[in-house]
Amino acid sequence: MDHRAVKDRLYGAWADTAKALASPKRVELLDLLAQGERSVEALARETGLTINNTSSHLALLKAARLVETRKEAQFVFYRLADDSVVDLLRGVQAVARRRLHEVDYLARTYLEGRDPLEPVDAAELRRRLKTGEVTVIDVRPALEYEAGHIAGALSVPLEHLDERLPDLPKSRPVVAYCRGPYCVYAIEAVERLRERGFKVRRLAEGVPDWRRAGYPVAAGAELTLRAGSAARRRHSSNSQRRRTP
Amino acid sequence: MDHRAVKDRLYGAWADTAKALASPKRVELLDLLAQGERSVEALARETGLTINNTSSHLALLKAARLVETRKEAQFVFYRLADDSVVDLLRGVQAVARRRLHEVDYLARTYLEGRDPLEPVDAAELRRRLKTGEVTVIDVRPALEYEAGHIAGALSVPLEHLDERLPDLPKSRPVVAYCRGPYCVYAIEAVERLRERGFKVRRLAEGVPDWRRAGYPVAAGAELTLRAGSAARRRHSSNSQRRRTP
DNA sequence: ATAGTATTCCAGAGATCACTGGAATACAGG
DNA sequence: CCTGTATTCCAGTGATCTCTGGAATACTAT
Repeated sequence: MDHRAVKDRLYGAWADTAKALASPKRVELLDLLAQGERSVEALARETGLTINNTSSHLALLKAARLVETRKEAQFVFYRLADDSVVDLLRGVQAVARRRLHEVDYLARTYLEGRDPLEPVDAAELRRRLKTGEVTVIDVRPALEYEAGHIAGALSVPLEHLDERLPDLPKSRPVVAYCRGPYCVYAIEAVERLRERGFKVRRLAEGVPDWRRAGYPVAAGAELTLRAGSAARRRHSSNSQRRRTP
Repeated sequence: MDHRAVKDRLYGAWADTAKALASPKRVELLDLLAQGERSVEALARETGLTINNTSSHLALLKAARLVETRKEAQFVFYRLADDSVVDLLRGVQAVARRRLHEVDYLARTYLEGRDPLEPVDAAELRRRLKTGEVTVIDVRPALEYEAGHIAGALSVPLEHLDERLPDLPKSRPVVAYCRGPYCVYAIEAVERLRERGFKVRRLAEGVPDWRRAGYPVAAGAELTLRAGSAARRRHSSNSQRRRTP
Protein backbone atom coordinates (compact mmCIF):
# COMPACT_ATOMS: atom_id res chain seq x y z
CA MET A 1 0.00 0.00 0.00
CA ASP A 2 1.48 3.35 -0.95
CA HIS A 3 1.37 6.56 0.98
CA ARG A 4 -1.61 7.91 -0.88
CA ALA A 5 -3.64 4.81 -0.05
CA VAL A 6 -2.68 4.98 3.63
CA LYS A 7 -3.58 8.65 3.72
CA ASP A 8 -6.96 7.99 2.15
CA ARG A 9 -7.72 5.29 4.69
CA LEU A 10 -6.69 7.48 7.60
CA TYR A 11 -8.56 10.55 6.42
CA GLY A 12 -11.53 8.33 5.61
CA ALA A 13 -11.56 6.85 9.08
CA TRP A 14 -11.37 10.27 10.68
CA ALA A 15 -14.16 11.55 8.46
CA ASP A 16 -16.31 8.54 9.37
CA THR A 17 -15.81 9.33 13.03
CA ALA A 18 -16.85 12.91 12.45
CA LYS A 19 -19.78 11.79 10.32
CA ALA A 20 -21.23 10.00 13.30
CA LEU A 21 -21.49 13.40 14.99
CA ALA A 22 -22.92 15.11 11.92
CA SER A 23 -26.56 14.77 12.90
CA PRO A 24 -28.30 16.81 15.60
CA LYS A 25 -30.15 13.77 16.84
CA ARG A 26 -27.00 11.72 17.27
CA VAL A 27 -25.33 14.54 19.14
CA GLU A 28 -28.32 14.66 21.44
CA LEU A 29 -28.16 10.91 21.97
CA LEU A 30 -24.48 11.09 22.83
CA ASP A 31 -25.13 14.00 25.15
CA LEU A 32 -27.65 11.88 27.05
CA LEU A 33 -25.41 8.84 27.07
CA ALA A 34 -22.66 10.94 28.61
CA GLN A 35 -24.85 10.98 31.73
CA GLY A 36 -25.05 7.20 31.90
CA GLU A 37 -26.26 4.20 29.99
CA ARG A 38 -29.84 4.03 28.71
CA SER A 39 -32.14 1.66 26.88
CA VAL A 40 -33.30 2.33 23.34
CA GLU A 41 -36.80 3.09 24.54
CA ALA A 42 -35.55 5.58 27.14
CA LEU A 43 -33.45 7.38 24.55
CA ALA A 44 -36.36 7.51 22.11
CA ARG A 45 -38.62 8.95 24.80
CA GLU A 46 -36.11 11.59 25.91
CA THR A 47 -35.28 12.75 22.40
CA GLY A 48 -38.75 12.51 20.88
CA LEU A 49 -37.58 10.21 18.10
CA THR A 50 -39.40 7.07 17.02
CA ILE A 51 -38.04 3.80 18.30
CA ASN A 52 -37.07 2.73 14.78
CA ASN A 53 -35.21 5.89 14.07
CA THR A 54 -33.48 5.85 17.44
CA SER A 55 -32.38 2.30 16.85
CA SER A 56 -30.82 3.08 13.50
CA HIS A 57 -29.03 6.17 14.80
CA LEU A 58 -27.65 4.06 17.62
CA ALA A 59 -26.58 1.36 15.18
CA LEU A 60 -24.66 3.99 13.26
CA LEU A 61 -22.99 5.28 16.42
CA LYS A 62 -22.09 1.73 17.30
CA ALA A 63 -20.60 1.11 13.87
CA ALA A 64 -18.43 4.18 14.39
CA ARG A 65 -17.40 2.69 17.77
CA LEU A 66 -18.59 5.72 19.70
CA VAL A 67 -20.99 3.65 21.80
CA GLU A 68 -21.11 0.11 23.13
CA THR A 69 -24.02 -2.04 24.21
CA ARG A 70 -24.92 -4.36 27.02
CA LYS A 71 -27.90 -6.66 26.86
CA GLU A 72 -30.01 -7.42 29.90
CA ALA A 73 -33.15 -9.52 29.48
CA GLN A 74 -34.93 -8.04 26.48
CA PHE A 75 -33.39 -4.61 26.98
CA VAL A 76 -30.31 -3.28 25.22
CA PHE A 77 -28.44 -0.63 27.15
CA TYR A 78 -26.22 1.77 25.24
CA ARG A 79 -23.31 3.64 26.76
CA LEU A 80 -20.42 5.76 25.51
CA ALA A 81 -17.53 3.58 24.41
CA ASP A 82 -14.86 5.73 25.92
CA ASP A 83 -14.22 8.97 27.74
CA SER A 84 -12.45 10.29 24.67
CA VAL A 85 -15.92 10.59 23.15
CA VAL A 86 -16.75 13.15 25.81
CA ASP A 87 -13.62 15.07 24.84
CA LEU A 88 -14.70 15.00 21.23
CA LEU A 89 -18.16 16.31 22.05
CA ARG A 90 -16.66 19.08 24.11
CA GLY A 91 -14.23 19.88 21.31
CA VAL A 92 -17.06 20.31 18.84
CA GLN A 93 -18.93 22.48 21.30
CA ALA A 94 -15.87 24.63 21.94
CA VAL A 95 -15.31 25.26 18.24
CA ALA A 96 -18.98 25.94 17.60
CA ARG A 97 -19.17 28.29 20.53
CA ARG A 98 -16.11 30.22 19.54
CA ARG A 99 -16.94 30.39 15.86
CA LEU A 100 -20.73 30.45 15.53
CA HIS A 101 -22.30 33.56 16.89
CA GLU A 102 -25.69 31.98 17.31
CA VAL A 103 -24.40 29.29 19.61
CA ASP A 104 -22.74 31.84 21.81
CA TYR A 105 -25.87 33.98 21.81
CA LEU A 106 -28.11 31.05 22.74
CA ALA A 107 -25.73 29.89 25.41
CA ARG A 108 -25.45 33.30 26.98
CA THR A 109 -29.13 34.12 26.78
CA TYR A 110 -30.61 30.84 27.91
CA LEU A 111 -27.96 29.58 30.22
CA GLU A 112 -25.49 31.94 31.73
CA GLY A 113 -27.54 35.08 31.12
CA ARG A 114 -30.03 33.77 33.63
CA ASP A 115 -27.39 33.18 36.23
CA PRO A 116 -26.31 36.43 37.83
CA LEU A 117 -23.35 34.87 39.62
CA GLU A 118 -20.27 33.41 38.04
CA PRO A 119 -20.45 29.63 37.96
CA VAL A 120 -17.95 27.66 40.04
CA ASP A 121 -15.45 25.67 38.03
CA ALA A 122 -14.50 22.06 38.71
CA ALA A 123 -11.09 22.81 40.23
CA GLU A 124 -12.57 25.32 42.66
CA LEU A 125 -15.36 22.98 43.70
CA ARG A 126 -12.84 20.21 44.25
CA ARG A 127 -10.87 22.42 46.63
CA ARG A 128 -13.95 23.44 48.54
CA LEU A 129 -15.17 19.86 48.75
CA LYS A 130 -11.88 18.79 50.29
CA THR A 131 -12.24 21.33 53.07
CA GLY A 132 -15.86 20.25 53.49
CA GLU A 133 -17.27 23.73 53.54
CA VAL A 134 -19.89 23.24 50.87
CA THR A 135 -23.03 21.20 50.19
CA VAL A 136 -23.11 19.83 46.65
CA ILE A 137 -26.45 18.86 45.14
CA ASP A 138 -27.05 16.87 41.96
CA VAL A 139 -30.31 18.10 40.43
CA ARG A 140 -30.52 15.57 37.60
CA PRO A 141 -33.08 12.74 37.61
CA ALA A 142 -32.33 10.12 40.26
CA LEU A 143 -31.29 7.49 37.70
CA GLU A 144 -28.53 9.69 36.37
CA TYR A 145 -27.32 10.33 39.89
CA GLU A 146 -27.17 6.58 40.47
CA ALA A 147 -25.26 6.07 37.23
CA GLY A 148 -22.50 8.33 38.47
CA HIS A 149 -22.24 11.50 40.52
CA ILE A 150 -19.68 13.73 42.13
CA ALA A 151 -18.47 11.91 45.23
CA GLY A 152 -20.15 13.47 48.24
CA ALA A 153 -23.02 15.08 46.35
CA LEU A 154 -26.65 14.71 47.46
CA SER A 155 -29.31 13.68 44.97
CA VAL A 156 -31.92 16.43 44.77
CA PRO A 157 -33.78 16.00 41.47
CA LEU A 158 -35.23 19.29 40.33
CA GLU A 159 -38.81 18.02 40.56
CA HIS A 160 -38.27 17.11 44.23
CA LEU A 161 -36.37 20.22 45.18
CA ASP A 162 -39.07 21.61 47.46
CA GLU A 163 -39.45 18.36 49.44
CA ARG A 164 -35.72 18.12 50.02
CA LEU A 165 -35.31 21.69 51.20
CA PRO A 166 -35.38 20.82 54.91
CA ASP A 167 -32.32 18.56 54.40
CA LEU A 168 -30.21 21.45 53.18
CA PRO A 169 -28.48 23.50 55.86
CA LYS A 170 -28.89 27.20 55.20
CA SER A 171 -25.65 27.95 56.98
CA ARG A 172 -23.41 26.33 54.39
CA PRO A 173 -23.04 27.46 50.79
CA VAL A 174 -24.62 25.17 48.19
CA VAL A 175 -23.32 24.26 44.73
CA ALA A 176 -25.78 22.75 42.25
CA TYR A 177 -24.82 20.87 39.12
CA CYS A 178 -26.57 19.03 36.33
CA ARG A 179 -25.62 17.50 32.99
CA GLY A 180 -23.06 19.91 31.68
CA PRO A 181 -22.33 23.40 30.50
CA TYR A 182 -25.44 23.57 28.30
CA CYS A 183 -27.95 22.14 30.74
CA VAL A 184 -30.51 24.35 32.47
CA TYR A 185 -31.43 22.22 35.47
CA ALA A 186 -28.78 23.71 37.71
CA ILE A 187 -29.68 27.26 36.72
CA GLU A 188 -33.30 26.57 37.55
CA ALA A 189 -32.27 25.14 40.91
CA VAL A 190 -30.03 28.12 41.66
CA GLU A 191 -32.85 30.55 40.94
CA ARG A 192 -35.31 28.72 43.15
CA LEU A 193 -32.89 28.20 46.03
CA ARG A 194 -31.76 31.79 45.95
CA GLU A 195 -35.35 32.97 46.32
CA ARG A 196 -35.51 30.95 49.52
CA GLY A 197 -32.44 32.59 50.94
CA PHE A 198 -29.79 29.98 50.17
CA LYS A 199 -26.27 30.98 49.29
CA VAL A 200 -26.03 28.98 46.09
CA ARG A 201 -24.02 28.88 42.89
CA ARG A 202 -23.87 26.42 40.05
CA LEU A 203 -21.03 24.27 38.74
CA ALA A 204 -20.18 25.21 35.16
CA GLU A 205 -19.48 21.62 34.14
CA GLY A 206 -21.23 18.30 34.54
CA VAL A 207 -20.29 14.85 35.74
CA PRO A 208 -18.63 13.78 32.46
CA ASP A 209 -16.26 16.75 32.67
CA TRP A 210 -15.68 16.16 36.37
CA ARG A 211 -14.72 12.57 35.69
CA ARG A 212 -12.48 13.62 32.78
CA ALA A 213 -10.63 15.92 35.14
CA GLY A 214 -9.78 12.89 37.24
CA TYR A 215 -11.90 13.91 40.22
CA PRO A 216 -13.71 11.26 42.26
CA VAL A 217 -17.03 9.94 41.02
CA ALA A 218 -19.35 7.65 42.96
CA ALA A 219 -22.12 5.42 41.66
CA GLY A 220 -25.21 3.92 43.25
CA ALA A 221 -28.07 5.25 45.31
CA GLU A 222 -27.66 8.07 47.75
CA LEU A 223 -25.54 7.54 50.80
CA THR A 224 -27.41 9.49 53.40
CA LEU A 225 -25.42 11.12 56.14
CA ARG A 226 -27.90 10.50 58.90
CA ALA A 227 -27.04 7.52 61.08
CA GLY A 228 -28.53 4.06 60.69
CA SER A 229 -29.89 4.74 57.25
CA ALA A 230 -31.04 1.78 55.21
CA ALA A 231 -30.22 3.69 52.09
CA ARG A 232 -26.52 2.78 52.32
CA ARG A 233 -25.71 0.72 49.26
CA ARG A 234 -23.17 -0.01 46.58
CA HIS A 235 -20.62 2.73 46.38
CA SER A 236 -17.75 2.68 43.97
CA SER A 237 -15.16 5.16 42.92
CA ASN A 238 -14.43 6.46 39.46
CA SER A 239 -16.90 4.23 37.65
CA GLN A 240 -19.85 5.62 35.83
CA ARG A 241 -21.49 2.40 34.82
CA ARG A 242 -24.74 1.85 36.62
CA ARG A 243 -25.19 -1.30 38.60
CA THR A 244 -28.50 -3.03 38.06
CA PRO A 245 -30.72 -2.01 40.95
CA MET B 1 -38.27 30.28 22.26
CA ASP B 2 -38.81 27.22 24.43
CA HIS B 3 -36.25 24.78 25.66
CA ARG B 4 -36.87 22.30 22.89
CA ALA B 5 -36.25 24.95 20.26
CA VAL B 6 -33.04 26.11 21.95
CA LYS B 7 -31.86 22.52 22.21
CA ASP B 8 -32.56 21.89 18.55
CA ARG B 9 -30.60 24.96 17.55
CA LEU B 10 -27.66 24.04 19.75
CA TYR B 11 -27.54 20.41 18.67
CA GLY B 12 -27.99 21.55 15.09
CA ALA B 13 -25.08 23.96 15.32
CA TRP B 14 -22.84 21.30 16.83
CA ALA B 15 -23.85 18.82 14.15
CA ASP B 16 -23.10 21.39 11.45
CA THR B 17 -19.64 21.86 12.89
CA ALA B 18 -19.06 18.12 12.86
CA LYS B 19 -20.50 17.86 9.37
CA ALA B 20 -17.71 20.07 8.09
CA LEU B 21 -15.29 17.36 9.21
CA ALA B 22 -17.37 14.54 7.76
CA SER B 23 -15.49 14.30 4.47
CA PRO B 24 -12.04 12.79 4.02
CA LYS B 25 -11.04 15.56 1.64
CA ARG B 26 -11.99 18.29 4.05
CA VAL B 27 -10.08 16.62 6.85
CA GLU B 28 -7.07 16.51 4.56
CA LEU B 29 -7.47 20.18 3.69
CA LEU B 30 -7.66 21.11 7.36
CA ASP B 31 -4.66 18.95 8.10
CA LEU B 32 -2.66 20.89 5.53
CA LEU B 33 -3.96 24.24 6.70
CA ALA B 34 -2.82 23.41 10.20
CA GLN B 35 0.72 23.78 8.83
CA GLY B 36 0.07 27.29 7.54
CA GLU B 37 -2.06 29.20 5.09
CA ARG B 38 -2.27 28.14 1.46
CA SER B 39 -3.88 29.25 -1.78
CA VAL B 40 -6.70 27.29 -3.39
CA GLU B 41 -4.42 26.13 -6.16
CA ALA B 42 -1.77 24.90 -3.72
CA LEU B 43 -4.37 22.96 -1.75
CA ALA B 44 -5.79 21.43 -4.92
CA ARG B 45 -2.35 20.37 -6.03
CA GLU B 46 -1.39 18.85 -2.69
CA THR B 47 -4.63 16.93 -2.28
CA GLY B 48 -5.12 15.88 -5.89
CA LEU B 49 -8.57 17.45 -6.09
CA THR B 50 -9.79 19.60 -8.94
CA ILE B 51 -9.73 23.33 -8.39
CA ASN B 52 -13.53 23.50 -8.54
CA ASN B 53 -13.97 20.80 -5.97
CA THR B 54 -11.32 22.26 -3.69
CA SER B 55 -12.99 25.63 -3.88
CA SER B 56 -16.38 24.28 -2.88
CA HIS B 57 -14.97 22.23 0.00
CA LEU B 58 -13.22 25.35 1.22
CA ALA B 59 -16.40 27.37 0.88
CA LEU B 60 -18.15 24.83 3.07
CA LEU B 61 -15.38 24.96 5.67
CA LYS B 62 -15.61 28.71 5.62
CA ALA B 63 -19.37 28.63 6.11
CA ALA B 64 -18.80 26.44 9.16
CA ARG B 65 -16.27 29.04 10.36
CA LEU B 66 -13.45 26.54 10.57
CA VAL B 67 -11.29 28.53 8.14
CA GLU B 68 -10.83 32.16 7.24
CA THR B 69 -9.49 33.81 4.10
CA ARG B 70 -7.15 36.57 3.13
CA LYS B 71 -6.99 37.95 -0.37
CA GLU B 72 -3.72 39.04 -1.93
CA ALA B 73 -3.69 40.12 -5.58
CA GLN B 74 -5.65 37.45 -7.40
CA PHE B 75 -4.87 34.78 -4.81
CA VAL B 76 -7.08 33.76 -1.90
CA PHE B 77 -5.19 32.31 1.03
CA TYR B 78 -7.05 30.05 3.43
CA ARG B 79 -6.02 29.44 7.01
CA LEU B 80 -7.51 27.80 10.09
CA ALA B 81 -9.85 30.16 11.89
CA ASP B 82 -8.69 29.23 15.33
CA ASP B 83 -6.43 26.93 17.28
CA SER B 84 -9.52 25.21 18.70
CA VAL B 85 -9.89 23.67 15.23
CA VAL B 86 -6.58 21.89 15.78
CA ASP B 87 -7.92 20.56 19.07
CA LEU B 88 -11.00 19.31 17.30
CA LEU B 89 -8.97 17.53 14.63
CA ARG B 90 -6.82 15.91 17.28
CA GLY B 91 -9.93 14.92 19.20
CA VAL B 92 -11.35 13.13 16.18
CA GLN B 93 -8.02 11.42 15.60
CA ALA B 94 -7.79 10.32 19.22
CA VAL B 95 -11.24 8.76 19.18
CA ALA B 96 -10.67 7.11 15.82
CA ARG B 97 -7.35 5.74 16.94
CA ARG B 98 -8.68 4.36 20.16
CA ARG B 99 -11.83 2.92 18.67
CA LEU B 100 -11.07 1.88 15.10
CA HIS B 101 -8.64 -0.94 14.86
CA GLU B 102 -7.68 -0.15 11.30
CA VAL B 103 -6.51 3.33 12.18
CA ASP B 104 -4.33 2.01 14.93
CA TYR B 105 -2.96 -0.68 12.64
CA LEU B 106 -2.15 1.77 9.87
CA ALA B 107 -0.60 4.20 12.28
CA ARG B 108 1.59 1.57 13.87
CA THR B 109 2.60 -0.07 10.63
CA TYR B 110 3.32 2.98 8.54
CA LEU B 111 4.47 5.41 11.14
CA GLU B 112 5.72 4.20 14.46
CA GLY B 113 6.41 0.67 13.33
CA ARG B 114 9.18 2.05 11.18
CA ASP B 115 10.70 3.97 14.02
CA PRO B 116 12.59 1.68 16.34
CA LEU B 117 13.09 4.33 19.00
CA GLU B 118 10.40 5.92 21.11
CA PRO B 119 9.52 9.36 19.82
CA VAL B 120 10.29 12.37 21.98
CA ASP B 121 7.26 14.20 23.31
CA ALA B 122 6.82 17.97 23.26
CA ALA B 123 7.45 18.51 26.97
CA GLU B 124 10.69 16.54 26.86
CA LEU B 125 11.93 18.39 23.78
CA ARG B 126 11.07 21.70 25.43
CA ARG B 127 13.24 20.81 28.41
CA ARG B 128 16.13 19.71 26.25
CA LEU B 129 15.84 22.83 24.10
CA LYS B 130 16.13 25.03 27.16
CA THR B 131 19.37 23.41 28.18
CA GLY B 132 20.56 23.70 24.59
CA GLU B 133 21.79 20.14 24.31
CA VAL B 134 19.94 19.22 21.15
CA THR B 135 19.74 20.19 17.48
CA VAL B 136 16.15 20.41 16.25
CA ILE B 137 15.46 20.10 12.53
CA ASP B 138 12.22 20.85 10.71
CA VAL B 139 12.01 18.51 7.72
CA ARG B 140 8.84 19.97 6.18
CA PRO B 141 8.93 22.00 2.96
CA ALA B 142 10.57 25.39 3.43
CA LEU B 143 7.31 27.31 3.05
CA GLU B 144 5.79 25.51 6.00
CA TYR B 145 8.87 26.24 8.07
CA GLU B 146 8.52 29.91 7.21
CA ALA B 147 4.84 29.87 8.15
CA GLY B 148 5.74 28.78 11.65
CA HIS B 149 8.30 26.52 13.27
CA ILE B 150 9.59 25.50 16.67
CA ALA B 151 11.70 28.39 17.90
CA GLY B 152 15.34 27.47 17.43
CA ALA B 153 14.76 24.75 14.84
CA LEU B 154 16.73 24.59 11.60
CA SER B 155 14.95 24.19 8.28
CA VAL B 156 16.13 20.98 6.62
CA PRO B 157 13.49 19.97 4.07
CA LEU B 158 13.58 16.26 3.46
CA GLU B 159 14.52 16.67 -0.19
CA HIS B 160 17.59 18.72 0.79
CA LEU B 161 18.62 16.56 3.70
CA ASP B 162 21.83 15.34 2.08
CA GLU B 163 23.06 18.84 1.19
CA ARG B 164 22.48 20.11 4.69
CA LEU B 165 24.25 17.23 6.41
CA PRO B 166 27.53 19.15 6.87
CA ASP B 167 25.67 21.77 8.95
CA LEU B 168 24.61 19.22 11.51
CA PRO B 169 27.07 18.49 14.29
CA LYS B 170 27.41 14.78 14.87
CA SER B 171 28.33 15.37 18.49
CA ARG B 172 24.91 16.60 19.56
CA PRO B 173 21.70 14.57 19.48
CA VAL B 174 19.22 15.56 16.76
CA VAL B 175 15.43 15.68 16.97
CA ALA B 176 13.47 15.79 13.70
CA TYR B 177 9.85 16.83 13.39
CA CYS B 178 7.33 17.31 10.60
CA ARG B 179 3.61 17.96 10.33
CA GLY B 180 2.20 15.92 13.15
CA PRO B 181 1.68 12.49 14.63
CA TYR B 182 0.55 10.97 11.32
CA CYS B 183 3.22 12.43 9.07
CA VAL B 184 6.05 10.31 7.69
CA TYR B 185 8.63 12.97 6.85
CA ALA B 186 10.32 12.85 10.23
CA ILE B 187 10.45 9.07 10.24
CA GLU B 188 12.10 9.12 6.84
CA ALA B 189 14.60 11.68 8.09
CA VAL B 190 15.34 9.65 11.21
CA GLU B 191 16.04 6.55 9.16
CA ARG B 192 18.38 8.34 6.81
CA LEU B 193 20.26 10.22 9.50
CA ARG B 194 20.64 7.15 11.61
CA GLU B 195 22.29 5.33 8.70
CA ARG B 196 24.84 8.12 8.62
CA GLY B 197 25.67 7.72 12.26
CA PHE B 198 23.63 10.51 13.80
CA LYS B 199 22.03 10.11 17.19
CA VAL B 200 18.53 11.10 16.14
CA ARG B 201 14.95 10.70 17.31
CA ARG B 202 11.71 12.17 16.11
CA LEU B 203 9.20 14.42 17.84
CA ALA B 204 5.83 12.70 18.16
CA GLU B 205 3.86 15.87 17.52
CA GLY B 206 3.97 18.68 14.99
CA VAL B 207 4.06 22.45 15.08
CA PRO B 208 0.28 22.85 15.61
CA ASP B 209 0.48 20.71 18.74
CA TRP B 210 3.63 22.48 19.90
CA ARG B 211 1.91 25.83 19.58
CA ARG B 212 -1.19 24.51 21.37
CA ALA B 213 1.01 23.49 24.26
CA GLY B 214 2.03 27.12 24.59
CA TYR B 215 5.62 26.56 23.55
CA PRO B 216 7.44 29.21 21.51
CA VAL B 217 6.94 29.31 17.77
CA ALA B 218 8.85 31.48 15.34
CA ALA B 219 7.94 32.51 11.82
CA GLY B 220 9.94 33.66 8.83
CA ALA B 221 12.98 32.39 7.00
CA GLU B 222 15.78 30.57 8.72
CA LEU B 223 17.88 32.45 11.18
CA THR B 224 21.30 31.00 10.60
CA LEU B 225 23.65 30.81 13.53
CA ARG B 226 26.80 31.63 11.61
CA ALA B 227 27.86 35.26 11.94
CA GLY B 228 27.11 37.96 9.39
CA SER B 229 24.46 35.99 7.63
CA ALA B 230 22.21 37.81 5.20
CA ALA B 231 19.48 35.33 5.93
CA ARG B 232 18.44 37.13 9.10
CA ARG B 233 14.90 38.32 8.55
CA ARG B 234 11.50 38.85 10.12
CA HIS B 235 11.18 36.83 13.27
CA SER B 236 8.06 36.80 15.36
CA SER B 237 6.95 34.80 18.33
CA ASN B 238 3.86 32.70 18.70
CA SER B 239 2.33 33.66 15.38
CA GLN B 240 1.82 31.14 12.68
CA ARG B 241 0.63 33.49 10.00
CA ARG B 242 3.12 33.74 7.20
CA ARG B 243 4.38 37.11 6.18
CA THR B 244 4.42 37.71 2.46
CA PRO B 245 7.95 37.02 1.30
C1' DA C 1 -8.13 47.31 -23.84
C1' DT C 2 -6.56 42.43 -24.08
C1' DA C 3 -4.89 38.13 -22.62
C1' DG C 4 -4.01 35.17 -18.93
C1' DT C 5 -4.61 33.37 -14.29
C1' DA C 6 -7.07 32.45 -9.89
C1' DT C 7 -11.20 31.70 -7.98
C1' DT C 8 -16.11 31.26 -7.52
C1' DC C 9 -20.80 30.27 -9.19
C1' DC C 10 -24.12 27.20 -11.20
C1' DA C 11 -26.51 23.12 -12.96
C1' DG C 12 -26.81 18.26 -13.27
C1' DA C 13 -25.73 13.04 -12.34
C1' DG C 14 -24.98 9.63 -9.04
C1' DA C 15 -24.47 8.35 -4.31
C1' DT C 16 -25.71 8.60 0.46
C1' DC C 17 -28.67 9.68 4.38
C1' DA C 18 -32.89 10.37 7.50
C1' DC C 19 -37.10 9.03 8.42
C1' DT C 20 -41.31 5.99 7.99
C1' DG C 21 -43.99 1.80 8.30
C1' DG C 22 -44.15 -3.05 8.17
C1' DA C 23 -42.08 -7.40 9.32
C1' DA C 24 -38.83 -10.33 11.82
C1' DT C 25 -36.28 -11.65 15.99
C1' DA C 26 -35.38 -12.21 20.89
C1' DC C 27 -36.82 -12.67 25.33
C1' DA C 28 -39.95 -12.84 29.82
C1' DG C 29 -43.79 -14.42 32.09
C1' DG C 30 -47.83 -16.94 32.34
C1' DC D 1 -46.56 -23.01 24.03
C1' DC D 2 -48.45 -18.41 23.71
C1' DT D 3 -48.67 -13.40 24.42
C1' DG D 4 -46.64 -9.06 24.98
C1' DT D 5 -42.64 -6.16 24.81
C1' DA D 6 -38.07 -4.49 23.22
C1' DT D 7 -35.31 -4.17 19.54
C1' DT D 8 -33.60 -4.79 14.96
C1' DC D 9 -34.04 -5.51 9.96
C1' DC D 10 -35.63 -4.09 5.49
C1' DA D 11 -37.59 -1.44 1.65
C1' DG D 12 -39.00 2.92 -0.10
C1' DT D 13 -39.15 8.07 -0.51
C1' DG D 14 -37.57 12.61 -0.31
C1' DA D 15 -33.65 15.34 0.83
C1' DT D 16 -28.77 16.24 0.84
C1' DC D 17 -23.99 15.74 -0.61
C1' DT D 18 -19.94 15.05 -3.86
C1' DC D 19 -17.94 15.66 -7.92
C1' DT D 20 -17.75 17.36 -12.77
C1' DG D 21 -17.71 20.64 -16.47
C1' DG D 22 -19.02 25.02 -18.18
C1' DA D 23 -19.59 29.87 -17.36
C1' DA D 24 -18.85 34.09 -14.77
C1' DT D 25 -16.01 37.18 -11.92
C1' DA D 26 -11.82 39.40 -10.21
C1' DC D 27 -7.45 40.68 -10.68
C1' DT D 28 -2.54 41.17 -13.03
C1' DA D 29 0.46 42.10 -16.63
C1' DT D 30 1.28 43.57 -21.19
